[in-house]
Amino acid sequence: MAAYNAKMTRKPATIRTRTRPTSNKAAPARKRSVRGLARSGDDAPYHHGALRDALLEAAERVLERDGLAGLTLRAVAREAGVSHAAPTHHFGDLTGLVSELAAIGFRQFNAAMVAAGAGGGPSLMEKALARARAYVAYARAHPGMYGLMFRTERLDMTRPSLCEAANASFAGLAGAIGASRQEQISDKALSLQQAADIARAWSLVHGFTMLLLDGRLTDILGRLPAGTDAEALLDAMLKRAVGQLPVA
Amino acid sequence: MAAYNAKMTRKPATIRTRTRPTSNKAAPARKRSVRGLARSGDDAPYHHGALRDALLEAAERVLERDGLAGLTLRAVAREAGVSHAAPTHHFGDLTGLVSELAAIGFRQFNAAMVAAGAGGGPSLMEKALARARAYVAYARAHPGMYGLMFRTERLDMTRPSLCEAANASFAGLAGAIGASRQEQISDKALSLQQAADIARAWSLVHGFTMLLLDGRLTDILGRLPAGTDAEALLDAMLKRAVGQLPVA
DNA sequence: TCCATTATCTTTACACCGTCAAGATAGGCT
DNA sequence: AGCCTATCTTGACGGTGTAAAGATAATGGA
Repeated sequence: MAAYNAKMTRKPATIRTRTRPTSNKAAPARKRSVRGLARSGDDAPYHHGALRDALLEAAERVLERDGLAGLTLRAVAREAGVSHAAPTHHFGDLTGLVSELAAIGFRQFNAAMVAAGAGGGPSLMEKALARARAYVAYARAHPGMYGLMFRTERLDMTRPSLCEAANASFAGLAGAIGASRQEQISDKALSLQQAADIARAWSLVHGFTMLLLDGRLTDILGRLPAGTDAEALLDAMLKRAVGQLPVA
Repeated sequence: MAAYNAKMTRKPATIRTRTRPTSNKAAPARKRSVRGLARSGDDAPYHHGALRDALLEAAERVLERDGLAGLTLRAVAREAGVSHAAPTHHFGDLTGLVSELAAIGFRQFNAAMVAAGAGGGPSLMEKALARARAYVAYARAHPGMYGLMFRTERLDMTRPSLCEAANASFAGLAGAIGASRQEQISDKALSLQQAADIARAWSLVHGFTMLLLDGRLTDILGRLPAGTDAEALLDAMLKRAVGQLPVA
């Protein structure tokens, strides 16, 4: 949408005066207010200044607007107002950009979880339930992001930022399970019972989330008594699942 | 014969590690023996005769060989030995082909489940556990197919064949849950408890499957006591989950 | 029997995609 | 001042889905 694109439509292409090629008449979403580095004018300098962050913000916008299928390298570049090859220098790859975006998602996700755990309730079990509710709530609020975070084929898990954020998420889950059993979860070894409890909690809430986001639960939800929605179903499910746990 | 294909295959392919892993080098498996309509010779007649089925078989082969990312309309046409636009007439769309393939997957999946339920064990609970094990085993044996079946964004759930096969799968699950509770599951209405039990079982096993296929459980599996693998973890998880159910 | 119609398959073309290579520009350094 | 490097643009290539038009076989009616 920006200057480079407008230049495609006009033939001469001899003008290299990048400093002021167009008046940027419509200026749809150019923003460019990210850092103090931005020029006083509203034009598009050759060097962006904070393109990396701008690209990530643009990617998040594209993801929320057009979904996972629309999250394209070129679409992100278009949204950020730069050329289609600009992201390459900062992320190397589509996988790179997408992985950094997923890392951001994991950090948001983790923040939502610890907030829910902090304000959950007096008992450890209530805190765990609050975390589970926050888990599903985040995924419903950001379905594209959640799908991205758990769509491994599009991610590069060896990226430090992503790996760290995802591990933090897992550590939070394991810690919450351990706390609800009043045990300490070791970083090194796990008993089969501990592992089974962690995997059970995660599988339950992740599976519910995926089925819900993929529309696989509409049949069930449609046959429920009136007034009960997905949240009520989740609550009933969780209460059923924690029924036999030792502590309450 | 297949001039369009010979034209495509001539390429050095020095880089390109991603799109073409290993195949398409010797004898693209022309087969062409499907019906008596095939010519006596091994050449390629203009009219295939049974292209629809051949395309579905080719698609399944491509999916198992190259995964979901390689399941491309053109790749399927290549594998079947026809032009890239041939599938359009039979499936209309990539979504159409993929949906028909997913329907086949659901039918295989359902067959595996009823077989597991039939030979599961004497008690209803053991039958249900056998079904759960068969569920995960199918997904591990056909990860691409399972991913396709639950990747709603690539499917058209309004297709009768797919919708029917997916509904049969759900009905089998609901019936098994109902049987283990010695209740009858109605087609029309569900109590919150019934719905919660169905959603819980499905979420648990689907979530475990997805996490396992996406490599999200490797951390847990790596910290398990020696000799315990994913199946042992699943078993421990299931035993934990059914601990509080009324009937055994 | 023969021809017209229809279904099937191929060819061609277009827009979009990711990625690479080469050129242009700006900021920073000595 | 002059070079250097990072950043961004341009252009190209092969890949993809899909639509339109052409080619070919099968079918059905005279």
